[in-house]
Amino acid sequence: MEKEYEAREKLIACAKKEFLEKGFAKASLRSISAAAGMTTGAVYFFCKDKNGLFGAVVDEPLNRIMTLISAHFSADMETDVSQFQHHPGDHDDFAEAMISMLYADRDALLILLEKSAGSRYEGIIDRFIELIEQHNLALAEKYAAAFPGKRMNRYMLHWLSHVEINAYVHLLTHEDDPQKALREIKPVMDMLVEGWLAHILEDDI
Amino acid sequence: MEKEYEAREKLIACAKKEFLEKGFAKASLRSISAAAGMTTGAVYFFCKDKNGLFGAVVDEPLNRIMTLISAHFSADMETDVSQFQHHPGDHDDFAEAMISMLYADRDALLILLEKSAGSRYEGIIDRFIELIEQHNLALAEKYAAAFPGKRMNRYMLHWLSHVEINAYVHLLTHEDDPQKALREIKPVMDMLVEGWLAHILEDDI
Amino acid sequence: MEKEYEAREKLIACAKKEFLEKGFAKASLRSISAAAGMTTGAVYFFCKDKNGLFGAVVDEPLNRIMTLISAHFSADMETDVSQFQHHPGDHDDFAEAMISMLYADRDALLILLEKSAGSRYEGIIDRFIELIEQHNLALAEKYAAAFPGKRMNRYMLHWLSHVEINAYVHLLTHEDDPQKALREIKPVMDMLVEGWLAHILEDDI
Amino acid sequence: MEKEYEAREKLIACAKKEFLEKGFAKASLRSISAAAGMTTGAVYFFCKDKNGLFGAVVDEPLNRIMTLISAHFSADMETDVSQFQHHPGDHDDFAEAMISMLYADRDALLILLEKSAGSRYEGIIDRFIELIEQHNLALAEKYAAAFPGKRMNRYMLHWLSHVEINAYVHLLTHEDDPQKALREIKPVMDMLVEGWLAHILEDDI
DNA sequence: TATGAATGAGATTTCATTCAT
DNA sequence: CATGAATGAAATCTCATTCAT
Repeated sequence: MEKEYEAREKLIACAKKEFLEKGFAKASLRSISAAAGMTTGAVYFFCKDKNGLFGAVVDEPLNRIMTLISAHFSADMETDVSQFQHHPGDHDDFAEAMISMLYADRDALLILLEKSAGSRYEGIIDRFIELIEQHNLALAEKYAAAFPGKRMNRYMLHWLSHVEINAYVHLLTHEDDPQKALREIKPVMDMLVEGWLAHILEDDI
Repeated sequence: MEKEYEAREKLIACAKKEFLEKGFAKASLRSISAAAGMTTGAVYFFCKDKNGLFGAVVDEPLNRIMTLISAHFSADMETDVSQFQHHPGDHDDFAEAMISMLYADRDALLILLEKSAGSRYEGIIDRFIELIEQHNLALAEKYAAAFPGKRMNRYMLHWLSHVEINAYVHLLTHEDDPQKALREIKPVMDMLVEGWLAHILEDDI
Repeated sequence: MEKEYEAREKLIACAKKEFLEKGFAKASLRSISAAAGMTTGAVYFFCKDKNGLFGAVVDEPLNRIMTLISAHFSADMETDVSQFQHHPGDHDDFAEAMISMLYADRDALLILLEKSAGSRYEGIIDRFIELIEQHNLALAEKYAAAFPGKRMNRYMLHWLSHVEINAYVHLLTHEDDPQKALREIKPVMDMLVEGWLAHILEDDI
Repeated sequence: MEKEYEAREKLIACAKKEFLEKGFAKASLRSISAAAGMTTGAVYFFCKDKNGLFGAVVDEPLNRIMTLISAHFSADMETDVSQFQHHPGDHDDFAEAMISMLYADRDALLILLEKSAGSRYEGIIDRFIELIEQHNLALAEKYAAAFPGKRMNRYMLHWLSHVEINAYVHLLTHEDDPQKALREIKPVMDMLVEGWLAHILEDDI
């Protein structure tokens, strides 16, 4: 049973390696299966097709991240945000959870975020951004209500959501050490919050 | 002779369309040449190979942008930055020049920045970022010199360079109208400068 | 033991469904066994190979039909056909028996007759036709003996045998209700007998 | 230019041979192209795909037959059929034209009619039958109008259309010599007309 | 009795590139 | 200047079949 188990594990490990190096589109099932010591046909015993193999690599980490983000948002919306004051470090807990999770499946997530072109997961990052944007929108609406004569800057809102996601992607791509990552993400998040407070509202003419 | 000229123009126009729709890797020379009313063989009269065709689409706009950025940096470094004060609008001229140039060759630049995977130009964006980063580094060193007991945050520097480039890419991708683009880039740039001033230096322990 | 029995039954039922939908060649053992809740390997416990599975679906009905036809022919040849007079309804008993049997195993027979391409049973219909043709030949020889100066039209004989079989196949394919089928086959058979009497002999030059 | 021309011709000739022997589904592009002395890739220069290659073999003959049948039907409907009398030989001209055309492209038509399973042309024979049936229906309606108290037998109409087509297919399959074919089709058609007149109407209860 | 794993050969299709003409 | 033909390699995927357990 160990052998069989190992074969599947090995296949997925080799797929992960190849996807990371070449991206979905240029990855070759032939070379993946050769590396895993099996025939291409055997791959189709373990998964439906190339997209299925990709899914076998990324699905679990993806689900974990999605769950974490949703949970955080639910909690976040319940807290009192009436003050809109920002103290550096407010988001530390979330950042810590995110980073710990991101680095737990670092390769799989890098593949998902940067090497999925051509796959069924292409554009997954946009779904992340949408998610964040919805949350940010709700927040901004509350905020705007407190400042008559001000109007929400929708473009800024979208761009900041974009940057927030990319901040994590950038980290994952450029920093190997999760400890350092945690230190580095803090000023980034602080800056985003400051920017948010300063620029999400503009004068209503 | 006009005919030849026209044929080349048409080829490049069709290539631009296909690259924009499918990206470099999935674009097919057969379908490009068919659209341009010629055979695949004919393509090899006009350019060396697939990468060459891609270059024919993006090289000129790329050079123009590179030149603009370099020129701006040369000028920027000569101005007195000893104050490091930021007044909103400081970067307006540059932003205006950038946006006007970006939108003049919008399709080609979108291709270069987002559809070059698999081509010789894959990762070109990193070269842009390097360029900006060098400039930002020089600036930051001057800045740091004025604040003993402070140390430059290298990660922040790199990330901010990244974000600066991506701000323009995001704009190009999401905003069709250059007039609106100009209005939207301003708070973005303001926020980046504020963030720069607030977070590029950190306490030296 | 019941379980085993059930498993086999289920396998054959699922095979029947798949063969009916896709035909022998396009049917997939994988999808059949999946539908039957077993692995492809298990199929090889129940039958030798793909052709064997096909046989498990069609053999019994095939034998029943073959037996019926043979029995009818033996009986038919013993009756006095010296008159060669045809009264509408002469063949009613046979037609009734045929139709009752055909509709008892309708799916299996449709598979055998129309979906066997690629299998060992491909062209089985020709064996039916041969069988009928032999019988018709014997009949025609008696008939011809009674008409000197006339000669049997061999092509007509073959074609009529062909049409006779196809009349039943057509019925099975186009008519769901065996009651209606019985009503519809009568004028068909009448017409065939009339045609037989009128055209099976031709002038001998 | 002859060479190029020859290559395409040879490809189609080899395809015709393979389709005739194995049928569409079991025919292999690999073995066709090998027989034609080219690589599989080259096949795709000459035609779109496997179905396209099949079309290159059968399209022209198919169109010719369709045109002939349509033309015949148009002419046939204009003649006075008020008498509904049948004289043997009435259909000789049409039969002659059909047979001459069928045997001119015999192999291609055999492929189309009997070896097209799995291709885009699968079931083409049903379209022929529909065509004939429409024509027969129009005829039968006129006929029925002349016999009050009688009702058209729709099943018989459909079956006779079926048999009419199959009479030609049977001929093409079983008789090599077009001269003999012409002689053999006559009593067949005579019998069909007689059957038509005798059985297409039934008592209206 | 049945499984799960794997094979190995085959299928069609796509593609950038080359080259004689 | 451009074509039409062809290559050759690679791609993904499917399948009946086998076999140790």
